[in-house]
Amino acid sequence: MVEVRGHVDSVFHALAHNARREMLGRLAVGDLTVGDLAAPLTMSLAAASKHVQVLERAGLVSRTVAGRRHVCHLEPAPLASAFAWLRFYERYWTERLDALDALFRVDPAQEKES
Amino acid sequence: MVEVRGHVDSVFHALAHNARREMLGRLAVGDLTVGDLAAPLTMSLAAASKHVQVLERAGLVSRTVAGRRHVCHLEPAPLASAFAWLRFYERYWTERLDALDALFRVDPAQEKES
DNA sequence: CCGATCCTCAACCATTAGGTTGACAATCGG
DNA sequence: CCGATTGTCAACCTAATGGTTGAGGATCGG
Repeated sequence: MVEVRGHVDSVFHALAHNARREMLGRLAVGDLTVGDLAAPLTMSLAAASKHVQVLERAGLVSRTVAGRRHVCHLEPAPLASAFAWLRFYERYWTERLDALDALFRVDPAQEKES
Repeated sequence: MVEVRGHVDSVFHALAHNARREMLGRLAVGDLTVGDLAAPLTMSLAAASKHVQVLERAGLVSRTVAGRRHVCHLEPAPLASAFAWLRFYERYWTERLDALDALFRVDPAQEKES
């Protein structure tokens, strides 16, 4: 857990584009070639290829060159890092929900918040 | 849950910079002014102010103008959205761990892969 | 009222992002 | 060997990022 600084950057950046998130979603179902990944997208193959490279540099996708086609495979480990980072804040949004819940359960007359 | 398309983009993009993640981390402890948030960073106040604006546009931070200072408050709800998006993939990295576990349990003599 | 403080805004700059097109390397199917 | 398929690469464009500086608007402390 050392080289996290720039790594987390690249993972979140990779997730910050709908086309790339969609790619990940389809790779979750099964391995796909670059062409397969590009097909449903409204952009050129070269553009989609760049998106795959972004995912690759973030460690979210690995590639196996099989003849003339490049088969992409989901590499979920970096997602776990991002998940872990967000997990720290889980307490804050659940607290928010708890506070909301408390508003409905607590007698307003007893309210003595800090 | 409708306007998710560009919203998730902006949240992940906001998280894709260490300075902004650090800001969120310190806001988790308590509300801070823009100057407080800028102080530990190696950049100008104006630059830090822009980062705060990015967090604000992503809905991660709200601002209360108190006199001449702008007090920032952590707004964790969008983090929950990002967390929920990642949660879908949790199954894949835990599966990976299960597969690894299986490797250690299987008799190596039965290994028949290439 | 006056100076210091807090912060935004505008202008500017360099780099990256995201997209296009065209050329080409490599492979597969005959 | 030849043509079609698959994908990258290079060049180019526009727009967005991330940073700087300088100016100035409010506001607070006397």
